[in-house]
Amino acid sequence: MKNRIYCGSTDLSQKGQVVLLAGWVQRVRNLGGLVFFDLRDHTGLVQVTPDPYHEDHDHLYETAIHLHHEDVVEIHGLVRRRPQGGENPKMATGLLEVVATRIKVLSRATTPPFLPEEADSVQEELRLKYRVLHLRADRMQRNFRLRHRLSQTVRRYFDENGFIEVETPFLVKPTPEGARDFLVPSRLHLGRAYALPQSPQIYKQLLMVAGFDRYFQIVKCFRDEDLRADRQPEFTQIDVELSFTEEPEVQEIMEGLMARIFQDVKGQTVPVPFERIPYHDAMLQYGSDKPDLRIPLKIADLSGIFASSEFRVFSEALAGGGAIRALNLPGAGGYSRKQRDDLLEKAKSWGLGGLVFLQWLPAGITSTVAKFMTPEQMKAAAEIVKAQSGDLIAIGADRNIEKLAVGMGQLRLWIGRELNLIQKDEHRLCWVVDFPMFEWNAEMNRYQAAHHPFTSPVLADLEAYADQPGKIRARAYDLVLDGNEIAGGSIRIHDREVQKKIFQHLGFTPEEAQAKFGFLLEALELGAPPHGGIAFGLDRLAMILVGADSIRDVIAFPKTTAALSLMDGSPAPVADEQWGELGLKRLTS
RNA sequence: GGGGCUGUAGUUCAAUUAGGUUAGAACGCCGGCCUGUCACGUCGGAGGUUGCGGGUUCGAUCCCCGUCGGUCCCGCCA
Repeated sequence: MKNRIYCGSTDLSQKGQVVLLAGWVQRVRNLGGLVFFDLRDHTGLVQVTPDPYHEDHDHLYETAIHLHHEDVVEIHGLVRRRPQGGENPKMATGLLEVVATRIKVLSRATTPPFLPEEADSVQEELRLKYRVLHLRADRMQRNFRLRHRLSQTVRRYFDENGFIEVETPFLVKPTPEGARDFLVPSRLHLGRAYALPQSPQIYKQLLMVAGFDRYFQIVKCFRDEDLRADRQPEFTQIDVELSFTEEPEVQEIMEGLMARIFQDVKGQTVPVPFERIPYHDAMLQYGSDKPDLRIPLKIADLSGIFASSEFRVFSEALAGGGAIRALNLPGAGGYSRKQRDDLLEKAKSWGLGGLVFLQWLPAGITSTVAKFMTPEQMKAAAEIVKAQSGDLIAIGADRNIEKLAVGMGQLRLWIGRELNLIQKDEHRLCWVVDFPMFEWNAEMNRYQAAHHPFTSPVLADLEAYADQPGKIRARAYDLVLDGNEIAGGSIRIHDREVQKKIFQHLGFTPEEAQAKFGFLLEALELGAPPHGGIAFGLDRLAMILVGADSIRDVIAFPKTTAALSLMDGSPAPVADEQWGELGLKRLTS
């Protein structure tokens, strides 16, 4: 529509001018003989009223009073300053109004199940069914416009740094490792299937071998796993790979990207470089491999202080090879018995056996288990968790170190929320490095790649711990923003011999490896440059940047936690005929 | 696969310690009145298979079982 201006861009500088507007009717106020309505587009609202002196006023008035919520209209009118006393300071365009000389209804709306401006208080089920109405809401419009800016910033940044965007296939070879694949049965080759890619991992490595040197792609990925607030079966990655590189270069480029993103999208300056935290330190101090550094608390180890404790919970934890760890709750010294009991219940749900509390009251440090502790021990504990008068110290103990770490990590997050220790609009980034290469999978009775099987191990570790794979470190790194893993990457294996050893540790025979990943292995023998890269979860990043609680708020047409699309009804039943064409037969439902 | 929360008018919610007349309110919707409203006001009206199925009971929105949907978490997500 030529010469159309946006509702939110109307301005007193246009006073006296005739403008053309188009949008949705938000609200009609019919005073009888006088009628106002608010016209909305994605930029905002402006008040419109029919021109009382227009030759066709009666008709204009009739049209206006019969407008409904969400009707789509086109308005010709004169911008004018509102009469004295008629201004609305709550409205961005509240000083002016548009006196309509023409109101054209472009499309009538039936009564909507909910109004866009109220969508945030409506059940998710309805919002997903009538997604267009929710997306019309101001907050969602802003979310998607921010996401757009984010994508553009990413493209610009990588382009400026010599990266090129190359598309990789969506119909790929199914991979046995990792997440469950979405399968696409082949019609031309019955009994065979493509998979939708979990990520373009192998393909981007092939691009490195192909000499593309610096690659990136903003690309959909698919994983058939259960959903979460921050997980959808289809999601978008910013996928990046570089040749002739090592960790510091990859990390530096990504730090530059994050700084640019925060500058462009939020107008915030992010200090670089980011802290590098070894995996084991992260687990010890934060109880997580994705620490939220906005919470100014670290988990302290009290095993030394209570090494000779006669308190059974402590002595048994230590005797069993475990540990005693503690967190300070600033200002919570006055917690009532009930508050402490409630916290204890939560601790159990986090996998902790329990918690022991030390209360630092004005009179001194006390505890319900004080008889098992010396005053010196309590004082030392308080010191090591950096407690002061008025604080509460929560101590956990377990013979299982991992369980204890994770439980204390949950406690730390809870404290951060409960005691409001996180500043609004504060963001903290860090790298977590030195991940273990392998994780033991008890179910399958073998080691699994913690990152993926093409991640380079620390070569010295590979030699030194040939018989203790659990100790081998990976050259992998995760980028963590406010307690969310927003990117993960690694330096890859470019040497076929190293790759063979890794497959051995994973329990693959050479034949299996060849069958699964032969095309990559062969390419690696055709002259593979050292290379490495990273992949960002774009949706998750967008979610954090817009301050949303769910990834659904930055995905236009998301699925429910049952992986259904309530809007279009997918997945949908398929006729037997169509299954048959794929060589498939329906068994149930 | 497991656990928590949840489903009542178009929407958001209510419905009295173990259940009891005609399931209420606000917003929205329909109609009347109203010339400066902006959450317009005001008067009136319509609108309900209490998600669905079963059970207990003289009687179920309420209790029990099952089921479907939504949501959050654990497992899972190389």
